Amino acid sequence: MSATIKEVAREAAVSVATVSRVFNDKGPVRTETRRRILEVAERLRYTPHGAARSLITNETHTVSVLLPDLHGEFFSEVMRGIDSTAHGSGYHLLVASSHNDRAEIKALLRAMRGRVDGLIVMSPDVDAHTLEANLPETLPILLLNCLVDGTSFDSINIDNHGGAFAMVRHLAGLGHRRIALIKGAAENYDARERLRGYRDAVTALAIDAAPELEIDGDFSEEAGYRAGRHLLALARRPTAVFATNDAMAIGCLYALREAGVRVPDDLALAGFDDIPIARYMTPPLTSVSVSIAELGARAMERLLSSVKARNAHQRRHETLPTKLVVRGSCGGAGNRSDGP
Amino acid sequence: MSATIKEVAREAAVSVATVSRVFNDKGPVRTETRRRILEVAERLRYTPHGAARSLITNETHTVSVLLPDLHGEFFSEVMRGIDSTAHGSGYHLLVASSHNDRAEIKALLRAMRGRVDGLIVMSPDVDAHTLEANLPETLPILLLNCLVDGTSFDSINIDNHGGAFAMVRHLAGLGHRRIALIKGAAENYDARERLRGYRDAVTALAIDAAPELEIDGDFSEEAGYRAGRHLLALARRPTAVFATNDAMAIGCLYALREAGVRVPDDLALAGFDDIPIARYMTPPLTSVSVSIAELGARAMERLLSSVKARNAHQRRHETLPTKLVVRGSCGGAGNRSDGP
DNA sequence: GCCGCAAATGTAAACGGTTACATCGGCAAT
DNA sequence: ATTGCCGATGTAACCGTTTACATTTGCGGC
Repeated sequence: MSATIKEVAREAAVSVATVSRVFNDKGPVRTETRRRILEVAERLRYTPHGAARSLITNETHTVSVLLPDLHGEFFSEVMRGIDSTAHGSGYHLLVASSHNDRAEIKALLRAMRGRVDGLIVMSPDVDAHTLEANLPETLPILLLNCLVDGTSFDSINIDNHGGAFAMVRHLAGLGHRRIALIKGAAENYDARERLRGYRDAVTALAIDAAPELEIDGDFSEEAGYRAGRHLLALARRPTAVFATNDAMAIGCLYALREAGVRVPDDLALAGFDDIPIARYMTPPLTSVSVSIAELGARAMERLLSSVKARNAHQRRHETLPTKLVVRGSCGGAGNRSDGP
Repeated sequence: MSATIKEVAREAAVSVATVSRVFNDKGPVRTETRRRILEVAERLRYTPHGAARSLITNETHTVSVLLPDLHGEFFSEVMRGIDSTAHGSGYHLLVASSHNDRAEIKALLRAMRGRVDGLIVMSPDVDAHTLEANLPETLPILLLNCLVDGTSFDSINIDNHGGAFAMVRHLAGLGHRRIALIKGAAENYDARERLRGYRDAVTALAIDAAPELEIDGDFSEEAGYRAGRHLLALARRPTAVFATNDAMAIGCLYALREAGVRVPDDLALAGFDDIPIARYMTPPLTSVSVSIAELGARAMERLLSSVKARNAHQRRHETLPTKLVVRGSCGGAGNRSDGP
């Protein structure tokens, strides 16, 4: 094992208290003493023991991120945002992906006690009740893209409904009257909201509404591919397809090319999320941009401020706006408005 | 704060030792006593305190992953692999991305003491010496895709050289004599090895070698795009381009389409890594597959076994094989051999 | 020379667990 | 009845820090 504070103290002929003071810049200590202690510490390769420290100070400088699953670019982007502000504030990151198993989630949450100062939850499948039941009530929590049933937790959501609505309006503006939607999983909150936006827009704009225009999916490329093939087989083929995330749009695009259907000439295609790779597709993908990294950064920011406030702050629900990014995949405007 | 073991003990009219025994399944305890303790614990919402526990047991059930940066699908895949075996073994994951700052890396490493049982390092920029100087010598470490200068750390690498060599051979087999390479950053170990593989193959196969065929890049889509434009302006245009990772291949593909150059008809294009999205490109990307998630899983597996062995095991260097995946982007064989 | 005060340092009690060791019954064998 | 043993439980030391409080030291003012 590494050297302990005691060994350093002994070697430097001081008490542990003084060593501790040096390492925490607390209380007065003579320059000469400080120098000697630091020198000894360096020689002994002393590093304070994290667990011991957090045991007494009751803070870990670590926050946990609970994620649904670790697929694709959306996740890596959001992590990048989270990491960047965590890192900037001297916080560490504990990641845990919940594999949707009730008991596992419970175990995970419980294991957090004494390990983290706060928690970002991005799993649509873990409900507020589970959280409350399995976590110390003093632990700051921020819900990211989760259904907020009331209530008692801070949250950040993106404007799924508004983004989807705007996209449908855009497509309708280009003349499309028959717009198919590739849905996400029914349990997924984001997916439900986007679906709601689509439906509301279809109604509001009085364009074609039909059950067969809503095609099942689950946010994976594979699902997008299947959906693409499915919609090509439709009796009355739509003139535009709105995939509720970019991964599915990409899969769908593949299916369309494979079938010799040209995008956007024969069929317009749009996505959601605006993952970094979207602009590099052929044609570049029109999408709903959500500044994923910023979303993560903002989440961490808010969480850290709750930590500082000892969780005794006013709870807030925030909705981040989305932005329509028009590229080539829908035809009409700017075929290369936002290329590399 | 949450309830402590003492409160549970008092409430259940037993000693803390007995409570501890119940929670660790150690030593004999009467069924009736166990039941009572568990009931009280549940009522008080007791959860063992992580820090306190690791302080005495000297294990944290956490391993740290040091990453270079969190961009793109490669990392999300490797993390997925790492997480899946960590999770399966009841370990938690602390992630840290090193922003290439020497002092920061040092601070990061030091902060690990008492927080983790092992470390996976994937930063090509942190050298073995830095690690040795800033970490307890008893901490198991596994180097992932790093230059292994000797020596004293376990490591896993992918067969960058072999993979690149095979790709060039494949392209040459399709008749190409003039193959451009889009390089990665000079400091990056993977990048250097892939370059070496390319050069060796070019020499071995006696095909065109020229400095202008080696184009600068940095593994980002953006760099691939620039490289694409660059190579299109070359006096003697190559007939094939080998991007040393998929992200650059995708950027390059975009540049080519933009310029009206057809792939693979006018120019063959290949990538490296075989990220999940590669097969959904148009045309599907021929690439060197490295089972990224498996790489991560294997790394965690080996690390955990070192942890179990208390780091007193034989050090090993392992090289994971790569596999050529032929899709449409190079013409010739299987235009859709591995589609969705 | 003594007092008081501030600066520098030491002492020891936490923090919340684990675990070696001690204690205490109860029961079978003698 | 005594012995020995084992299962069930309690006691207390320890893990490596931080920090409130006590103690020492040095120094200026009287």
